[in-house]
Amino acid sequence: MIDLKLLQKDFEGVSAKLTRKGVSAALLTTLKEKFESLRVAKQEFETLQAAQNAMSKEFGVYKREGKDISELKARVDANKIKVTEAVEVQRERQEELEKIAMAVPNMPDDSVPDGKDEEDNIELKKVLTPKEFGFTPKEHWELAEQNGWIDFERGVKLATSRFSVSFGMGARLERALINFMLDFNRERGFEEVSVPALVNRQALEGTGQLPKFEDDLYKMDGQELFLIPTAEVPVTNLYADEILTADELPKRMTAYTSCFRKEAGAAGRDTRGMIRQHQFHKVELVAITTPDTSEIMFEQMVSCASDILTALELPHRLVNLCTGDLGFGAAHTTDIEVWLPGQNQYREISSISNTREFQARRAKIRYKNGKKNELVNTLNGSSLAVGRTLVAIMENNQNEDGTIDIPEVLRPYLGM
RNA sequence: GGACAGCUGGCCGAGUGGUCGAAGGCGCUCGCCUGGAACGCGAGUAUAGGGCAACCUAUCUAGGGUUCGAAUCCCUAGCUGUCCA
Repeated sequence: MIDLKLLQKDFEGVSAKLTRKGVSAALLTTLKEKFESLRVAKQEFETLQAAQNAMSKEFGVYKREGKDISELKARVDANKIKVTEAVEVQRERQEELEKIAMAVPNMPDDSVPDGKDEEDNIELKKVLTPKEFGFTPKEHWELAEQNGWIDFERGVKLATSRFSVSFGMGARLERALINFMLDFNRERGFEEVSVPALVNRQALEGTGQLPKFEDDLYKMDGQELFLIPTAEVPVTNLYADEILTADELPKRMTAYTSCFRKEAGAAGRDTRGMIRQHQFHKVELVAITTPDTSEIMFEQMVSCASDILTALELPHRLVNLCTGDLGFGAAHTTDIEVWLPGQNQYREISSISNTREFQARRAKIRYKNGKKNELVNTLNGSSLAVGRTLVAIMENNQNEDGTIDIPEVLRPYLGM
């Protein structure tokens, strides 16, 4: 959530930043007014409540001393009506404010380039050069089917479209990748955690998926539980509502989970193959830091993900997301795109974001800075999306006859 | 699925309608003591919001109710434990 106090103190500044994310100044003005009117309502309530409390105390004294209470009772009853009204007003304003505030995205950092969509993202650097093929490289679904690694039809039979089944070496490679990535991250100082795949509404509000993006989440029938769209949700929320000590920070965690997305609004995109599935495997990095160290952590996380691809000998590039492509909660994001020779383009395989205080404010994750409690910074990033990594291996390591070379670093994981 | 018990501050634990934001202990912080430490002694030690100082408001799992007044009584939900199926 954005800082409403800051909005009030520096309306122009906040407004300028959020305008770049397409938030209208009119909405922010409304937000500011609602915040102010809530403050007034709170004050009114508190004044009345203070009077009520004082009279109630007096009441006790009267009783003990055996005095007549009828006059006091009349006063206290009259005041109570006002208190009840004030509570109602306050509640209404609180709800109105939250409804708007929770749907406002994070402020982008100044380093985020302006832009409409992924076309306007800025390439930061390329790592490894795509190799030349002496033949026309195939796309991954063709290779996957030819090698018997992935069965798209049977996935549809079991569930619905955008589900697939891995067989044999395809399935083993997925598992090898997961283990390799987790081990790699652990060696970089990220503690492995294993978390629930179902989370409640509060957790999703904490990280920003709710209330705005409910349409893209799978919800349990009749229960306030949702399948996680990313491990970022359970892992970040591990410390929701907590006050960490300074020496506990930074928290660095890595988790493997399945991720579930309805992909609402992605109709027609990547319908073939396993680029965009309703269920996919992902290894995630999450960090919780002090505000002054979050950028160092960010760089470490980007390196971690990039180095995994390098270890797998997969050419990739880093891109700085523009305002139009930036996610709801991110202050800035670096995407890692892997080269897919079959598609002849770079495709997203990892997304690393610093949300700064945005999630911390929603999830109430704080730390003790001396005497004061301050909000932490939270960061998250994929390292990596497993299915897409498998896709990249297939397309980059294919031979003319359709066979696929297994990357050196994965061989120990496959008993090779 | 059924029955019962419980959920209090970082932890343990007292508190059955007003003087309770909450005894006591542990832990932690600071000071004294010491060559140094333990022991001992003294002081402090929740969070949020508002005034931005005194102070005020809220919070004893959550939500609702009774009452002038609720940690304390009632209802609902969640969680934990025990027993039964």
